[in-house]
Amino acid sequence: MKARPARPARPARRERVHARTKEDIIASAARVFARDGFSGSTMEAIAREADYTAPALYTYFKSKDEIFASLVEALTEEFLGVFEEPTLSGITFVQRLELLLGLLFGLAERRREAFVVFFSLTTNQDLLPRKRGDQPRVPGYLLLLERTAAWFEQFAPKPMLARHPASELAQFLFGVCNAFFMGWLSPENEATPLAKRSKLVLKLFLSGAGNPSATVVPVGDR
Amino acid sequence: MKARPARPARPARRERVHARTKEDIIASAARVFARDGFSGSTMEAIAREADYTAPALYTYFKSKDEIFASLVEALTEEFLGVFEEPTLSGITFVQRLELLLGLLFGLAERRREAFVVFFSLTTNQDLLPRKRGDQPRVPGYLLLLERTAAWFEQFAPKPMLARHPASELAQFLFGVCNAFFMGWLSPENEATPLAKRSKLVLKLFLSGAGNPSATVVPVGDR
Amino acid sequence: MKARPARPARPARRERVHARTKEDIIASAARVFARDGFSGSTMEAIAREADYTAPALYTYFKSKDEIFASLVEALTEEFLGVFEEPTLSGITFVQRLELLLGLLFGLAERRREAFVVFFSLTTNQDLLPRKRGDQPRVPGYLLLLERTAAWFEQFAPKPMLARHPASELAQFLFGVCNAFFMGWLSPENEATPLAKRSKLVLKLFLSGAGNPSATVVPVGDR
Amino acid sequence: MKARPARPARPARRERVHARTKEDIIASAARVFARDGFSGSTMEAIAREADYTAPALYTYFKSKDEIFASLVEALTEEFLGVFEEPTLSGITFVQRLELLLGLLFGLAERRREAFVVFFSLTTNQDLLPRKRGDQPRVPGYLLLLERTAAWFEQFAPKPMLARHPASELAQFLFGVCNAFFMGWLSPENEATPLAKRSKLVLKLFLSGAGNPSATVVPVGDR
DNA sequence: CATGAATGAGCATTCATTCAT
DNA sequence: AATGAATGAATGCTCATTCAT
Repeated sequence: MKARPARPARPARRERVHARTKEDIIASAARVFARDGFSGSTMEAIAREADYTAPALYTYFKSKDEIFASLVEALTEEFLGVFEEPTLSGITFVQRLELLLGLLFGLAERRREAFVVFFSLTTNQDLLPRKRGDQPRVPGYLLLLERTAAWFEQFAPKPMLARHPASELAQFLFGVCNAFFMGWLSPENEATPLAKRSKLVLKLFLSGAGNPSATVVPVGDR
Repeated sequence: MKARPARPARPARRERVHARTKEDIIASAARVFARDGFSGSTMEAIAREADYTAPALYTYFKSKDEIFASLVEALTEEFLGVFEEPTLSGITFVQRLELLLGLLFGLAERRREAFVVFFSLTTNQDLLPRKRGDQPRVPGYLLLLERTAAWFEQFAPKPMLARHPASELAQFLFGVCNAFFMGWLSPENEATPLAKRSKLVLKLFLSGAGNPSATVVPVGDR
Repeated sequence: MKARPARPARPARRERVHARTKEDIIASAARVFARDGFSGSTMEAIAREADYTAPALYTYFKSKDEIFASLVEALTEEFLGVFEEPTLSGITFVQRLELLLGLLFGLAERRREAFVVFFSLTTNQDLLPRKRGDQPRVPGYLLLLERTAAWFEQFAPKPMLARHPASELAQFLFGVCNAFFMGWLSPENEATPLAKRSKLVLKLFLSGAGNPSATVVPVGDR
Repeated sequence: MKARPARPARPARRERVHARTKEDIIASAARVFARDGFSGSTMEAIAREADYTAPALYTYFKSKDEIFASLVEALTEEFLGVFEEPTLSGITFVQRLELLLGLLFGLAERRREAFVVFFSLTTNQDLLPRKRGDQPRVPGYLLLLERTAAWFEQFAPKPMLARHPASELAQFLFGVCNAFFMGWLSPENEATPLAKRSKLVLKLFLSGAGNPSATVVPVGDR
């Protein structure tokens, strides 16, 4: 028997394939969860979406809950990654915000279904797997909101922060994004590229719909 | 059966009681659906919330789907009702908008759980009962969006409409509202009265977070 | 509307019927468990035996485990009941033992399948529902053994106790019974009435198979 | 493929290794079957016990059933082997019985888990793999019982056989053994060497617990 | 030989719904 | 009108077994 160096590379390949399959399954799960919600999604549906049979999923995940948890974790990581871009110097806040929105919208474009899941974590608890009656966990969404608030704290110009606390700015920004995501997510608008709306969101965030009192109409607000 | 003078009033009372019970059940269902989603909600859970047993619900509704449909219908009606207020004359657009927001926020306050359900119809399909694979129905939410767009078409000042199509204004307004609803819906903020934020929403809608470049302030980011 | 005393009797009847059904199910379960063991028994098989569908069982028991636990509990109670017979005075130990065996054999006759389950608790852990790897619970069987030992302690004549500790006597008695139960339990011997063997067991317990050294053959045991 | 002188010894070694592995697996299976019963034992559990993965077992056995069958067969063979000892002449029946019990108890000591399985074949059908509803096969245990009866037929002294048919003697002997095996099998008694009880079994078998009436002792129960 | 991956069959359990009372 | 009981149709998950590597 000839001596041969141990083959440490081979198990690595196996692992890579395994990890890749897990990602595939998570991606399929994202589509199904987005379509049917957590309770509404069956292992069989997720499996079918990934071209497997239901029991095969158990080779990769311990349970339906674990699939969902993995999905949320992956999403959170990706979204938070948007904020970890190298901090450019010498650019204005508006440019920086534009950049952020670009990245965010790009991500949404690539991860369409995942996005639905993620944003659903906001309003709707059903996507969260939990024994009925349990306390809801902190949704990944809140993390994102907090991270955005921190971002504003760091980069927003003083006068803006003077008028609005960072958390409020974050909430507002999310609201505006959300509104257009929704439009984009609805089936009929599927074709419209999300990125084009980035500019619009930026403008609305900064200046609103346009204050009529600033234009002509005299307004009697107290 | 002994003869008895016809009492036309009696059946009416019965009907009233019956109708009242239906409303109770719908209200209970709203809480459960908001907490657990459509698939995640069981008839037994809805019944328990309304202090009944599951089979009792079938006296009032044909199915779980019908309960949900009734809930959506009731909500839609209530929300659309906000727009049916007598059209005051001689008030500015901003005053009118303020009025609308006031009514909307008031409704949200009263119908907290229902609100969650309603807004979830936006992003999340799980709340919609449908045989898997069916086309999703037009959610009641879209109706509301359309109605709001129509409202803008009718009342928004020309310059505003020139810059933004009515549907875009509606979407924007909803996004802003949504953002603050969400904050309000999350458990920890439960105490904050929604109405107070009405003013904030109005301001952000009209003027945004404040354009730094427009306000001449030099951006002071590192 | 004429006054009428509250009907406290009705729920009582319901409860009786309910309790009766539980007993029926436990009896059916005993047959199935005896035939196929715990893991080998399916809810569907138990249900079929009791002329129900599997989900119906969940109206009466929370789980398969609970059915089994109820069965063991009921059995233990019945068996221990044998020892609670009124203590007659003025009878010899042998008469008393004969009485005990009679009751025990009678019970075995009436509860044939349950008996198998009960005695299986001795050697075989599979009948015990437990997550694999868990510590086995104290089987009801050991309780019975202990009770029997206590009985010997109380009633056995001094010389017998001097030669054998009570626990040893109990174990011996059980062994002898067991041997004949087994024969009786095996399919081909089904017809032989167990009670007739009671006398034989008594004799073997007291005097053994007959010591050849006591008869003629000289034996060289040290 | 290059020609090579035939090495008739090699395949033999392979076979030996193969056979040895089979034995290892059967021994592991015995432990698992004893602990969890047939239905309760998974291929994975058996494999883990033998430090393999489940599919590896299929290299050695066609199925779970075959593993079990092999186990029972091996056990039966070993137990029957006890009776195949060279028939010594010139010893008394009691000596011969003592010898037999010694061998039997020694085997039980060495094959503890297997023993549980074997004796469970008596009462409990779950250890028997069979399609539900099938007729149970004749358990290996019955073979042993028959062999023992034959042994009594051959060696028991006439007066003993006159009082008890050989099959009854066999049953009685087994009962007594069983009783003390059980005590020995229960976890707390694990330390007690089984062999020491051999003498006790012998005595009880021959003379019973001691007939109070025969020993003239007046029964002193209250 | 041994293993990871994959699957068909099955199983405990849940749930919307029906029905007799 | 309301409920306990019952059930058919899932649904998450397990497991013996096969197969490519």
